[in-house]
Amino acid sequence: MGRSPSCDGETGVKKGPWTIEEDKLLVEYIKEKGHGSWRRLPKLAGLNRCGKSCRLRWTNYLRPDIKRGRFTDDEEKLIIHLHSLLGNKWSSIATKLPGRTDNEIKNYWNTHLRKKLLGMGIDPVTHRPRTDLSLLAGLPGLLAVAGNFVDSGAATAAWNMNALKLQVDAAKFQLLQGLVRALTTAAAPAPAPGMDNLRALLAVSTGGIDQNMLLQQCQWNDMNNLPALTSSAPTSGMHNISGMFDGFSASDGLSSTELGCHGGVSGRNGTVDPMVADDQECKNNGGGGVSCEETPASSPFDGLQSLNLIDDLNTDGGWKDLLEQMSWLNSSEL
DNA sequence: AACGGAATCAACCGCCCTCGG
DNA sequence: CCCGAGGGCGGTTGATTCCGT
Repeated sequence: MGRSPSCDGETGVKKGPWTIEEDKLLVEYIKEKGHGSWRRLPKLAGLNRCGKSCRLRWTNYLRPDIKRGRFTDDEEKLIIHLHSLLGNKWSSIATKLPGRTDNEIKNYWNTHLRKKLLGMGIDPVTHRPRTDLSLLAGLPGLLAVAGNFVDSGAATAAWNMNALKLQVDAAKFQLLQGLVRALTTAAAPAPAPGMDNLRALLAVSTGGIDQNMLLQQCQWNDMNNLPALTSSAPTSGMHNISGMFDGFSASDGLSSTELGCHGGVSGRNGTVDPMVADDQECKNNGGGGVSCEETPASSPFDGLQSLNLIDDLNTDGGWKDLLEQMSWLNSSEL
């Protein structure tokens, strides 16, 4: 079916900024006769514009009930609140702000509020605290308690050496997120003592771990509701490990979907963000026993493969080799 | 004063939905 | 029920303004 493009079949109509004279013609015509059919209006009003352009000019600028000027603090708060509930439904949001147009609200969001939220450490899409920077800050502590999973001394030393570099390296940053995620949601086939202690560590929030951010990321409601780190091999965690290695196998320029990380581009082309799916799993299962029934098709889960990978990592130097491959470490400096 | 980059926002684009013939 | 005109909507563009150097 497909509707013809805007103003097609109306060749020669003027585009671009409206002049005062055009505004006057449009306002006077609508005041006198109403807009009626927008398509016929331009001809009747003596305007060389397409009907759609007239409608936009009227609804977004010339309408007498439009409130102009700066948004008040209350309006800002209301927009942010409504956006958290409705998303980019600008017209719906606009109905709650008398005198403001959807276009004006949309522009204000994109130019001011979005940046404001980012500056406050809040993700403007999810309206949840950003997990990226705080999780990065807590990585050494997490690695330190991962016991058999990683050589904590080496990891911490590596961290100190590379912290600055990592902060500006987006691809590796995403890998870090995947690593943190895996370490905090996966159980090893035979749980390491360090993993058993993770709960205790989180409780006292040592090692620079941002406890709240970690809880946010996993959708754990409170410290008493942490998932048990048992040997029951939660498949969601295994899935994370598997997804993480999919990322490792690629060279630079890893995508967020490959890694299953928050903060990347997701949803625009209909892909499922695996991390979001996992978050949902956590939530649905009350943070307890985790199932993986809804593992996204974009990140195929191979439990056996994951187990083999973990076995490989737990052999001598496995994790160290991995980190070296990721070029985070220069082994000669350890 | 001149320039360039960033920020702003009016206007446009094109897809989608509704409704009437 | 089908089709297409009309209108609504969210995303994007680009001209203009602002601001720092």
